[in-house]
Amino acid sequence: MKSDRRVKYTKMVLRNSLIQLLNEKPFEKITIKELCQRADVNRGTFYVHYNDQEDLLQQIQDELIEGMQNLCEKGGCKKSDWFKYVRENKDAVLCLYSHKATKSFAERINSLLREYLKLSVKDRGIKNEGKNEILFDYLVSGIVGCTLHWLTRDCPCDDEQLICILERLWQGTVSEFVK
Amino acid sequence: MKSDRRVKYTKMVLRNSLIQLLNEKPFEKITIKELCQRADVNRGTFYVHYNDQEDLLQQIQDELIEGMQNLCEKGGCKKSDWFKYVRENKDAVLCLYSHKATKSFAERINSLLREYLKLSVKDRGIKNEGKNEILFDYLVSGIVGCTLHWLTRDCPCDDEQLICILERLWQGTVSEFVK
DNA sequence: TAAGATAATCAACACAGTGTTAAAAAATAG
DNA sequence: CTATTTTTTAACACTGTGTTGATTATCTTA
Repeated sequence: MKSDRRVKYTKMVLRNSLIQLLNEKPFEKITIKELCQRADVNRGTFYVHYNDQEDLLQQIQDELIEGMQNLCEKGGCKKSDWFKYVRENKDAVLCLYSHKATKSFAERINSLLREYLKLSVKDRGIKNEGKNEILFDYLVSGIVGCTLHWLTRDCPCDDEQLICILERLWQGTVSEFVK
Repeated sequence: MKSDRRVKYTKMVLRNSLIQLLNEKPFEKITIKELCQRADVNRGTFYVHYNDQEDLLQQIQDELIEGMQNLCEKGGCKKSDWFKYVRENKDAVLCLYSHKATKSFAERINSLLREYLKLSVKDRGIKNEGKNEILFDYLVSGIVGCTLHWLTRDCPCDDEQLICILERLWQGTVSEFVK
């Protein structure tokens, strides 16, 4: 009733085509016309499901975020699951993260991590106060920056090693901060 | 011979119009037509100086980077001058940093800072080795992230305070790392 | 300040992509 | 199989693009 095979197929090929095109050229230069040609979908059909390229990208983003949130809820945010998920969706993550138009992606990831970090350190004398915000800016930016660079370089070390060194870095930062 | 007042004027109003428009809408939605209307410059004239919107943005970027490099060379990169410059060019910096198409901006800033940090710590046992790259990823991302957030929030504290806390944070990270 | 050089404007052009229609064809669910 | 839903097709007006040649305005410098 709510999911016709044809609709599923159309949305799938359009999503794949966009990600594929994003690896070839910047988002700004991707036209709806070529997107549909690549997907072998009629241009009119595109407008049935999406308003424009950005709308499509937004839906891809929403699915990714949802996947991450599910990981965080179930099993209390296992780090290894999280990095695995990110690595497996590398192309989409990199595209989305550095894309201004759908800027909310970076912000949503950042705030997910920020909340996690705040929880992690609340028993170490780091209260949720305004003057500590900059510490979290620093931690979040540092961890995300390292992760993105790791993805960009095609994951030169395995997940566990990355997690280990990141943990050492941010725990170290916090230790110094409370001195 | 190489600088006609008319050219200077045209380029100036086009630059200003772009920055102004970037504060109203995303880059992708800015047309050459409206850019020229805003600047009161004939559309044909735009094409004499630039290929497209991105070309214009690139030139704005190049000037900003050049200004930063000049600051670093003269007077050995005074931090206060640097943050002052960034703050005074806030609008352009924020636009450029989070814009993918001219993605080199973020990378150029990052590598400027990375080189500076490497120089700063070379007498502390942190060698320029591959295994230390992630430390610099972390430092650079953290410092830049804090600075951008500071700019976004309209500089809630003055330059010196920001410099002071950032210095404490990254020096702390390094101390922990060498342990 | 006058003359020649250079730059900006104007109007027109073919062309690309957009967003929307209505009717025909194809695929699906029950 | 049949009624329903989706996709395709072809056409439409519209907006922005990139380029042109002729005209007007402004600048440089002698």
